[in-house]
Amino acid sequence: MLYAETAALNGSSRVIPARWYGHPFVTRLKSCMDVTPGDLDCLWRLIEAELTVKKRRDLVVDGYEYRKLCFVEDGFAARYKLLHNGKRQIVNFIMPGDVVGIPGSFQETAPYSVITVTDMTLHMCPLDAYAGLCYRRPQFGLALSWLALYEAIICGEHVINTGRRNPAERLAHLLLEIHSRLAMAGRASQACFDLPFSQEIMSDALGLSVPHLNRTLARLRDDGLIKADGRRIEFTDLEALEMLGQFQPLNLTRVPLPPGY
Amino acid sequence: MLYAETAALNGSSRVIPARWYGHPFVTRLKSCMDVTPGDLDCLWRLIEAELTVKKRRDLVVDGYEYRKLCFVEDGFAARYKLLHNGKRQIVNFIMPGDVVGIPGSFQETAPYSVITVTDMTLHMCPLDAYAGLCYRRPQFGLALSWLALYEAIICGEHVINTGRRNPAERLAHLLLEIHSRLAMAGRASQACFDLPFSQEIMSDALGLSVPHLNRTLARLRDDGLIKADGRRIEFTDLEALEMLGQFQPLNLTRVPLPPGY
DNA sequence: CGAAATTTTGATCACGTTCAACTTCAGTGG
DNA sequence: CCACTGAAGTTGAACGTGATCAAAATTTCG
Repeated sequence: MLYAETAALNGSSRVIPARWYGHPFVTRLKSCMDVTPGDLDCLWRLIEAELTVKKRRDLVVDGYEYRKLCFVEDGFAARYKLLHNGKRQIVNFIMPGDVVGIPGSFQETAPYSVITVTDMTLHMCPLDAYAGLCYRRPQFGLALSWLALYEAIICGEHVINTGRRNPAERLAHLLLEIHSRLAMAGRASQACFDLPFSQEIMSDALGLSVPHLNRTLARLRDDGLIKADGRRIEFTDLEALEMLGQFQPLNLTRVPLPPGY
Repeated sequence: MLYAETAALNGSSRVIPARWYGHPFVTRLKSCMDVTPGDLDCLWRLIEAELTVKKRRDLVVDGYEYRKLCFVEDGFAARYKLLHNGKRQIVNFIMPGDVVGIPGSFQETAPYSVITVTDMTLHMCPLDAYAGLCYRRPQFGLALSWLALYEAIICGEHVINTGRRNPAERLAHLLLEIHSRLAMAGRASQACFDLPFSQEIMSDALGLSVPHLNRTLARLRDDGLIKADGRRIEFTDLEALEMLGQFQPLNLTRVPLPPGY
């Protein structure tokens, strides 16, 4: 964790802040399981520090060990790999409610890097502490499974995107995916959201060159599917866009309750 | 589960077969956590049926609900999506020790399909029963997280493959990945393994056309990196292959023990 | 305001697709 | 045992998409 401003939370200041209950990660948890106030207390007690990281800083560096889970409160990051031909592939974006450290913290050495795309605030928890919680409250183990499955599903979609969709289809699908994830975290309206990504970022996520992404973006604009001026994206023909990208919203089940409940 | 021969395991025949202890899924579990005989007993008791499925049969059909975990004992399958332009993208392969139902069984409707590539035998367990086990023995919840993370990591590699690697690099990487996964399940030797996939399957996994995959395969052969006659693959220059594919073996940590152990 | 990053546009080129034909191989029945 | 069939592998030629390179226009930010 380089270049980060860390506010260590020592024992005496362990009052649960009201903000925690509205934390996008907490919202995320609630969307997949029943969360009691006791659960939230326990989780909060694991939080070691609150971080504020500036734009364009490395959160995870290829090859480094890093055994933490960081719950993102705000901001965007990208998990990527740099190849020795100089190209970069962004595997996934990390948004409010996501966890930095899935899957990196579970590998002996992270085979990729994570970089912030905007300023980011996150709450850090040691992986071992979280695992300990899983033994005391097994629903957290299942919740972790759900988070990991979510990651796997999203990555699977990106495989389909880069493998077999043409540029326009890819872009449509990615925009819809980002929108639906942001909406889940309460960061998007019906057909509109802020996307603080440069075209270089988008092209590295889609496996395209910057000029071609630019032209593809222009085509979607000209065809009246989206409006994109600056960082704001608006879907002007949602149906056509979903058709083009063959987009199906993510539909994870909820974590089963313990038997007898 | 269509076209499957099912051997239901009724209550009276619930003797744990010796075969279970050598089941590739059990091996897999042992590789990521400490497994007691009691754990194996509990898990076995969840097994509802043993299935034998013929080659080229659908295990999961796009859009269908399917709430089981199937532990693969033998055979290969592919998880894929069919696009409306007629193309197919294989997202991941399913091999001995893997679980059919990750991630499909956790979604309301599976947005992709799974098809067997060879005859396959598997042991089926209802998802709810497994979740129940997670509440009694939390290490199984963590184990599920590990399996899901594994899936996410592999999919991430496939994103990088299809997104930014050229055909030769992709093929090299995929072959090394398959080899290392088979080796983990005891199905491969140092530099040699059986790969019962047609070139169509391989090309749909790599996002290439069949002719081009064929030429790429020929190039690796001509360059002395591999031998590939029929279904047998042999690495004749492992180092060069790893260099070409920029392959790093998967290195998941082990599941932490409960505090105090 | 100046410098740097980002977006946009254009021209050229190469890689990989497409389509088609042909070969080889595996399995089946006569 | 061989002829037949269909699937899989192989090869070639033409085409098109998207990369590459370069430069201009625009925006962002110190």
